[in-house]
Amino acid sequence: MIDINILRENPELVKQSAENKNAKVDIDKALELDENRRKLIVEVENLKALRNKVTQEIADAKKNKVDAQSKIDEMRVVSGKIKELDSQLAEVESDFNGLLLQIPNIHDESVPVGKTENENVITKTVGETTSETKPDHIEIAKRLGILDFERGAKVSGSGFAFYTGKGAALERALINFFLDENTSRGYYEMMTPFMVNEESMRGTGQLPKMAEDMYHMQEDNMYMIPTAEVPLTNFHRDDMIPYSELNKQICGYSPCFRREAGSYGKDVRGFLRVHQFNKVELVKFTKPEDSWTELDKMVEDVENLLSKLGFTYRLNQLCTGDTSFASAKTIDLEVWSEGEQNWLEVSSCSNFIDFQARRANIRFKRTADSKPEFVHTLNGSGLATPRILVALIEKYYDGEKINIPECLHPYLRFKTI
RNA sequence: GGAAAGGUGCAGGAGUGGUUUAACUGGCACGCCUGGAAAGCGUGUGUGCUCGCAAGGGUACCGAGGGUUCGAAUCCCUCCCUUUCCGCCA
Repeated sequence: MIDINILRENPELVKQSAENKNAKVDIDKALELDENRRKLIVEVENLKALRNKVTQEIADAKKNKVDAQSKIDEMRVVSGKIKELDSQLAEVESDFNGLLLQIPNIHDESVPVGKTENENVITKTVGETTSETKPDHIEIAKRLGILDFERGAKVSGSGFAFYTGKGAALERALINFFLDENTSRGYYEMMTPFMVNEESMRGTGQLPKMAEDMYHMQEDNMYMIPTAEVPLTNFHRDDMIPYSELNKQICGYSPCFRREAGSYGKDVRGFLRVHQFNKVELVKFTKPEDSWTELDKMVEDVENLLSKLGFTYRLNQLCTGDTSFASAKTIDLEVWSEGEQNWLEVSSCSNFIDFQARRANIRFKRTADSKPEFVHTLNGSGLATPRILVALIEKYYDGEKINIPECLHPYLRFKTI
């Protein structure tokens, strides 16, 4: 949710930003509702002040055994009016809030303006791409017996897979490697619930927009998490984080569940898009003045993982049109897939500034008696395993076996598959 | 799934229709006292919205939402959550 004051003082900025992000939302209507809302508040609160005053007079009169009937009659009318105005106000307020929730975050000035992913900007490339054609991960995985898509489909449905034998061990090793690296760089590890309630989904912005993309259990009105970002960020929902704990960085492993409704046709083969995958998520809660340097540091943390795994990778600065609803700026990290002869997105690092914090009500105070302020939140994948596994299988396959990169050796009882 | 108890401010905890502007205790902050400290004494102590240049004012908030009433933490209804016991179960 954006700051109402920005909306009031600089509606043009909000409009321009929404347009740059390809969002359609009626800013003028929101302003009009806001004005209407404030008028009603003034009116109804004046009446409430009157009622409180006279109510006290009635109490005093009764105590002194003085007749107060005329005042009671008078207040009966006032109370009726209050009730009427309150319900009007509730309606205006709910319309206003509904509209406010649809306004996307204002993108940072540094984000290139563009409609589609074609206008994204590659800001850094590390390593060399290859042109030698290699078998793709599906082929290799089948040969070596480390992934089973057919049985995944039988047991669950398309978009689910079994990791088998050394494949399962490799997956486990990746997760542990990511967690150990990140915790050694100052992230505090957590294991979270994998199902969350509605308020949490609203807090991080999955609801109401992404409802279609999530697995929902109607019986209990709970959602399977699409990313650990949800529980990790909501950990501090409605909290006042002690100033001494900022900037706070946490990480957590979770499986991620995504319906991927309507995403057929692009990057869907094998492991490139699945309904359930494993990921280690990085989340930061920072002081507002630090969030941009913390974003750079987060990207470096992810680069560290990719470097240790020996990948060719690049940084992709998303343009406004490709930047998500809640994000002010997003940098994707992509690895080179030798089998696909293409770049695969493996991480997305975003600064949400105060947008999520405002929704989820996550604040801090600089001193005991200073005003509460919203923290800034950031998150990024560090890392999601499926595409890492794809790139790894392809890169380290020598035609016969996969030679496990050294950084994973401590986590495995074998060095080849 | 069955039963019971409970949900009040920073924490503990009182409070069953009108001096509750939420008692009291503790915590914390500031001040007094002191050579310094402790003890003691005094003062203060939340959040949202809103009006105001500001100082400051108004209003709402006792798990959530409704209702009754001139007036609700308090009475009524619905829901949520926590704890304990029983049942079932990894």
